[in-house]
Amino acid sequence: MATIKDVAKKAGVSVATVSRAINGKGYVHEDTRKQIDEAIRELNYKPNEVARSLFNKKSRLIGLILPDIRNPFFPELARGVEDEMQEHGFRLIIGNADEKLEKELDYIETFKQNNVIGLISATTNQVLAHYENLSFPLVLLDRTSDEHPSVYANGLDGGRLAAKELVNRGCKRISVLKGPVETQTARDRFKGAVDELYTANVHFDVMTTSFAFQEAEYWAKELFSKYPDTDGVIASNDVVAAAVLHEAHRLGKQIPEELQIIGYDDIPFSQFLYPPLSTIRQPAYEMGREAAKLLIKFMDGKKVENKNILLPVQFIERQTTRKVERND
Amino acid sequence: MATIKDVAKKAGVSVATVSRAINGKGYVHEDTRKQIDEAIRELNYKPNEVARSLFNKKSRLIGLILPDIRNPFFPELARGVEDEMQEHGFRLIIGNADEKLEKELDYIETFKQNNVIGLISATTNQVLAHYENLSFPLVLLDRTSDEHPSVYANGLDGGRLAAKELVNRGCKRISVLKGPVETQTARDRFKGAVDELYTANVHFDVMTTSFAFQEAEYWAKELFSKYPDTDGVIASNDVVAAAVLHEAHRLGKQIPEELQIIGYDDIPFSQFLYPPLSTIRQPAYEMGREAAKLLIKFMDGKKVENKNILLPVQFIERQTTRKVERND
DNA sequence: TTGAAAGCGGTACCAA
DNA sequence: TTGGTACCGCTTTCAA
Repeated sequence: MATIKDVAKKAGVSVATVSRAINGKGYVHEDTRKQIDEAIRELNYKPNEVARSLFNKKSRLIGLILPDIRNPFFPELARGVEDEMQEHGFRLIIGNADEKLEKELDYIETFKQNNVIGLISATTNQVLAHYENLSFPLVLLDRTSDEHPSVYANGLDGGRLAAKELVNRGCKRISVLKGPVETQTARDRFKGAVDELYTANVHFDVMTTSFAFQEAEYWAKELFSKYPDTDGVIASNDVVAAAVLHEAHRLGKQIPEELQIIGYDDIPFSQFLYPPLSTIRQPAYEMGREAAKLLIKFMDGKKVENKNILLPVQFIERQTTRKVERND
Repeated sequence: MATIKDVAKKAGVSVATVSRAINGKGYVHEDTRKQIDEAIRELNYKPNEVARSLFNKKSRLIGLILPDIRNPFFPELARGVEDEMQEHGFRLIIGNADEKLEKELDYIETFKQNNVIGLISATTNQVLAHYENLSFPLVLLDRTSDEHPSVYANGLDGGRLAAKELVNRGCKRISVLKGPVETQTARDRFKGAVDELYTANVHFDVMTTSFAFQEAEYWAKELFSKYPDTDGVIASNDVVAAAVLHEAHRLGKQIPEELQIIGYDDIPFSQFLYPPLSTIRQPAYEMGREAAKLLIKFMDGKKVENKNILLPVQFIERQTTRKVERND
């Protein structure tokens, strides 16, 4: 690999001049610049980012921590972050925390040690202590906090919406699957749903589940064993909804006649389920982009008026819910 | 952040001694070592990986390039790589090339510039030129090459197996969906299927599709419009299979009575489809782990006898294929 | 067994 | 407009 010295020598100038030329800082004579550009091209010189990073204490790297790369909701978030960052010349490095605090801490450490200039975290744990005293800005994604900027979708609305749609469609015994208790957004959804069900005075049962594939099937079986006569399920996410749907088929339930199901997230797969899954859509890609935008503002040292960006959710009507006359 | 100087001062020794102590190289008196350990603890000192990397021209970072993080097959690969690397103290950074050569090149550049010590690439493009002259070892994942070490699953077998199972189940007009032509593994699968179908003397049609979600639905519609009387589909992957299944439902086809479908990959979602998807399983997680192991061997400078690791695939019988007496 | 110092590849201050 | 040089934090040689 060619270094700045090689370039300097070839162009017949000092490294200081080359540095100035590269970074567009300070004076460089037009002719000199040409010499340098020429040398750079010939040597195929690329500045060593590590050396830069050492001096500046800043790289061009952005860290993104996801809780579970296998849940398709998160890759979608990642794509949003990535596209926005890409357009601004930043590089994204993704860490998968696997819902383990230890891995999360490892990644934070890695990011620190590699001088990332910003971090976006979408992990679910509620302990934010290890995010204090970072030397770079942080944006929380898919959850919120008073202390840190964040981008998230309206869980309260989402829960409410899910409940309302089921009630409107005549469900009398609704099962609410609550996501992991440590997750802020899961709590919001749950609260929204419960509020709505209380108001509507509809019977409901509650079960707490994880968000993960590996356990989804277990929860689905558990659900129907505990509440065999449930006629409406508000799932904690689409993965769990898919498992519930699968189990319902196995038990020979008619959907949506006997049992209606509403998922959460609207991951790409949901449209391919049978029947296609009705769900509450979180705008994952957009959330990722917004988080990236917000982080960039902070990195630029801009004043930000609204540090907590709340995005709307939306009911996606497919076929695990009955058709009704909409009147709202 | 505390630096090595701070530690040296606190421990009353020179930075050179601290460095030796940290790295366990050269002599350090037992007592001195204790002093140093104490100082490190008190200051919560962590060596600056960027500075280390600059000197050593080596980090502890491993790069992983995925073609499409949204396709659940790849996160599964990534998990395998990650787990293995984690156990060996290496850090993984994931880049999503989005099936675009430009992004792939960007990531390679980023990895180079950040001194990764090894790279695993699972991208689909067939141009390997930009992987020449890397200063660190490379392992190809989910594809193969004569020049580079690789880990992949047996596509020939996979294609053959898929065809055989459909033929055994009485399909007379099979549609073979071929993955992107530039993908080695897709070509292998295709060849395997076609070989088998020729041998069995069964009629078949061919359609080339992408692997991606966004287009899967389009291909599914296209399939049934071109070949409305097909009674067996060998899909290019599970995502496409899901779309085909969905479209088949929409058209009111009975599955598996009228139409049988076999997917490829066995992503977690496939079990939740309705009917649950019969598919050819690639051991994604294990492939990831193997690739990581192989890379580690190369990084350790070990001689490797078998540079191209071929893993077996397996028919997963679910319910998009008919039941038969197995006799093989 | 220890420490002084050079150097990894850049940047930026300051003097020329 | 340019170049010399100190320095970012660490490792390693070499001399003490």
